[in-house]
Amino acid sequence: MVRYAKEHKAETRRRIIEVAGRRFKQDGIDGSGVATLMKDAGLTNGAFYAHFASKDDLITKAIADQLTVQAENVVARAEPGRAGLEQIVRGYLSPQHRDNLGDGCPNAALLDEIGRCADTTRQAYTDGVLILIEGIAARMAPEDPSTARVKALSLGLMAGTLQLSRALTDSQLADELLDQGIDNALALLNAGQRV
Amino acid sequence: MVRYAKEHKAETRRRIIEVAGRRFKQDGIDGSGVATLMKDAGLTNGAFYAHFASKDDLITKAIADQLTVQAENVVARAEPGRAGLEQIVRGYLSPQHRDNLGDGCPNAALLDEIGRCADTTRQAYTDGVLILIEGIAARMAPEDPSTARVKALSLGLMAGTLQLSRALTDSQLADELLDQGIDNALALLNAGQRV
DNA sequence: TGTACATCAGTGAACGCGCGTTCACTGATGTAC
DNA sequence: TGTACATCAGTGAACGCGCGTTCACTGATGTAC
Repeated sequence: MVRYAKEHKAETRRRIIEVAGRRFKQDGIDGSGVATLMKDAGLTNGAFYAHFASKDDLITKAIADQLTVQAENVVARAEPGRAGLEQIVRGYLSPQHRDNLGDGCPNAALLDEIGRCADTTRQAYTDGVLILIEGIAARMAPEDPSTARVKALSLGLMAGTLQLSRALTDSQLADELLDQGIDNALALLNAGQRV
Repeated sequence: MVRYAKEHKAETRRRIIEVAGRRFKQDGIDGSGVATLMKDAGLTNGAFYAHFASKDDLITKAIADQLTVQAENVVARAEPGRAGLEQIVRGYLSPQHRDNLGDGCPNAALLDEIGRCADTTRQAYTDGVLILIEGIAARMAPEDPSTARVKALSLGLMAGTLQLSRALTDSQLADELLDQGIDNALALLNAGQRV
């Protein structure tokens, strides 16, 4: 049996997925070409199909990866319990997050485009978003995570607020909108607590 | 002075704008080509540039138009006052609206793509969305429409909920999400009333 | 240790295709007299 | 009323370009003995 440095290829694959996630969020999925993505990863276009079956395949993998990263880096690392929720909301609806597309939430950057994607991609998205939401639901109602799940999902509305804030040209209005979004999200969290 | 049937050309232009709005919402802006749009309007690609300076120009006009239509057909036609607000929310977060992209809200269908558009387009979007929001704000707090404006904008979060519902492959979860979104929106409306 | 061979990640040119855009032309509609 | 001419909305072929994808090839890395 011949053994080559398989880790090397796996590493390259990871790099492509990460670079693609960032590009997709910045320029959109339709707006990011394979050749550009590969150049970003320090490779030429030809190598792409040694790693992925098609662009659709990469899209699916990149979206799944983005949601995992979001779950691990944002949700899991926040302070434990309810305090962490407020922390997450304030970070999410911050001007920094709004103005940094590449490092930001894939939902806010890509959600309507994902809705138009192939079933396979939407399936991967659904799986990924459920993992992401699991972490939030556990903080909302540790005793009943299943009903809290839908409520947590509905906080996906935060993505809409961020998108809107990004689309507006009136920056003062865009900032006010984020503040109002924080108030709204916290109000909903507190209302949920009482139930 | 020569007078030709100018109304005819204006009519054609309107048709292109309307058809484009629908296509953009269904297939995305990047996903809709000029030739396809013109065919939808019953014309050939060559005629396009007699009506618009560029595709970007059409995008700007189509988005502005979509927001106007939304303001006139959805917001202005609802029952007067608060009752109308609830009516709007329930209609917005309905499975019918979710499953009918072409006739639906341009925010839900295009918001993240608009965020990546040229300044001119985002400016037209901002203007349009403010008109749309004006109608909502007037219902929320007729005595103080200016502060209500930001709160109304924050209801743009409904767009996020609809996007999410569209992206999920689990249709039961997608339906529950809409219901929860309605509860959230109404809770926020009632909280606003007390202020 | 050294030579011959196998593997395979990545290269780079090429493919057909649809994109946004241009332009010479057509033909219906109107004006001039 | 009829003929000559002007206008201009729309046609359809063509442009260069970047897209997703394919493939013959390179060259570094490892194995065999």
